[in-house]
Amino acid sequence: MAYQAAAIQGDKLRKGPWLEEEDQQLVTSVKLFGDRKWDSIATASGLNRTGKSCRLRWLNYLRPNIKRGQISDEEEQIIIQLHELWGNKWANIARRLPGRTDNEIKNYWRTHLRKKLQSQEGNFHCKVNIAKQDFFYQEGDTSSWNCNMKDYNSIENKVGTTESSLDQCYEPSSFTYLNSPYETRLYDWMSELSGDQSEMKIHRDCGGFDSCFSYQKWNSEDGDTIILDSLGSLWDMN
DNA sequence: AATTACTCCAACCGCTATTAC
DNA sequence: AGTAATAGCGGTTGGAGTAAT
Repeated sequence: MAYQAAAIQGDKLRKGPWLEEEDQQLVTSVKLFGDRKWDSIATASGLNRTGKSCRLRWLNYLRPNIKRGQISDEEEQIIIQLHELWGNKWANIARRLPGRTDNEIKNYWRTHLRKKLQSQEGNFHCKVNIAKQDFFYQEGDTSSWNCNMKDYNSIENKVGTTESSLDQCYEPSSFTYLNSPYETRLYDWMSELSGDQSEMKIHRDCGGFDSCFSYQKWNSEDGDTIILDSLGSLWDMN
């Protein structure tokens, strides 16, 4: 591997926390070579680090416009809502929060939000993980889902593989995955966007079932189904 | 004051996707 | 078209700091 080759040259490969001096070296090198070609940067900079390590340090700490400090309430809400939508797609979520890194959001989720949500989900002891997203449903739900279904594949096995059956299952009317406070909030939020709750369903054709919803009547003028691929326009700050 | 338990976060690891040749 | 190199992503870990006992 080229990364290893770069690291092997000279002394032993350095790992662990970065020194200020290393940071400065890296910043200088990125200014010189750009923030691509990390292997070359690692070699040229004289840092005894892998390109991968340099890239990570740059993205998570050194690049301009990094926002440090407490995640605001507003940011927290966005994280929660986007996590409801996309699951653990930290990089996607981070793109909607300028200055925040995927690593930071991931850590924040694990240390703050997951716990918080779990305590609020107390009476939702069963959950279905659809394409890595956690959807909770109440005990006694009239739907026939079993508690130990863990992923999309098992769901697919359960309901069969036809698209129509899947679509049907994910419609709120037939599968009440919007029961918890957060699902409710998400639902409200989606409703605001779509203006028509009854038409919301997860769309199956968006790169593996996990990245978008579709809304009929999003644009009531033509009545077509509009696919919100990752809701890109909502938070695009660029 | 010393020890243990817990929290948080930076950094690493392994894997997949994309790009270059 | 096939292969290797590189970039990117998400999960996990280790250690520093803090709280609890």
